[in-house]
Amino acid sequence: MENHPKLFLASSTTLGDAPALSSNMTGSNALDGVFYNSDVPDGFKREIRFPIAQVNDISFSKSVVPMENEVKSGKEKCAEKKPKKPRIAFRTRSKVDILDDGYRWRKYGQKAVKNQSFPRSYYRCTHEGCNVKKQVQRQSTDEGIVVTTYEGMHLHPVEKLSDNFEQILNQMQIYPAF
DNA sequence: CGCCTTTGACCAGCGC
DNA sequence: GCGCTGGTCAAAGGCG
Repeated sequence: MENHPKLFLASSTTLGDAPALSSNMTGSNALDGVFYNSDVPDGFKREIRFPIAQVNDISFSKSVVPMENEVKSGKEKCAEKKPKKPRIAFRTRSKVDILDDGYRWRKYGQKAVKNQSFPRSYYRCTHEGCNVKKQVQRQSTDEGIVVTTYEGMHLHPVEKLSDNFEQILNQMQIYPAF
C-alpha cells in the first residue's frame, strides 16, 4: 500500500430519523449527500466510523440494505443461511482507492463489474473475530470518485489513529443530527 | 517467515 | 432450466 492520506471521519450516528445531511465539512466542497438510515439496525445506531481519504468531496450515498429484503418467494431459509447485513455506502472524491480508516483490511477478491470501467475490490477486516467487509470501486462516470461500501460493524477499537482524525471528528460533531 | 495481493475457479441468487 | 452476475475461496507468488 502506498502512503495514503489518513483522514478519519467519525460520526456518532444517532441514526434516528434525521436522514438528511447537507453541510460543509471541508470548507468549500464537502458533504452534499443524503444519508438514508431508515432501516438501520441498532448496531449502526451507535457509532460508525467513516473513513475518507483526501476529503475534497464526500457524499454519503444510500445503500443501507435491510435484511428483510431477503424474503423472496418462499425462500426464507436463505435469510437464515445468509442473512444480508445492512450496508452503508458512501462516495469520496479521492485519488487513492484504499481509504485508510485505521483498521487493517485484507483483500480477498476483485471482480469486474458489469457496466463499470473499474473493478470492484473486496476487503475483509483482519481483526480476529471481526467479519466486517467492505467493497471499494471507482465510479464509472467519474473515476475521481471512490465508492466504498461497508458491511457489518467493527466491535473492536481502531488499530491506528492519525492526527487528522480528531480534526475531522470535531468537524463532524458539529452536526448532531448525524 | 508472516502477511498481503493477485487471480482464476467455484458457488449461489436472480431474471428470462 | 439456463446463463449471467456478484460474492467468496484458495493457491500461488511477492514483499518487508
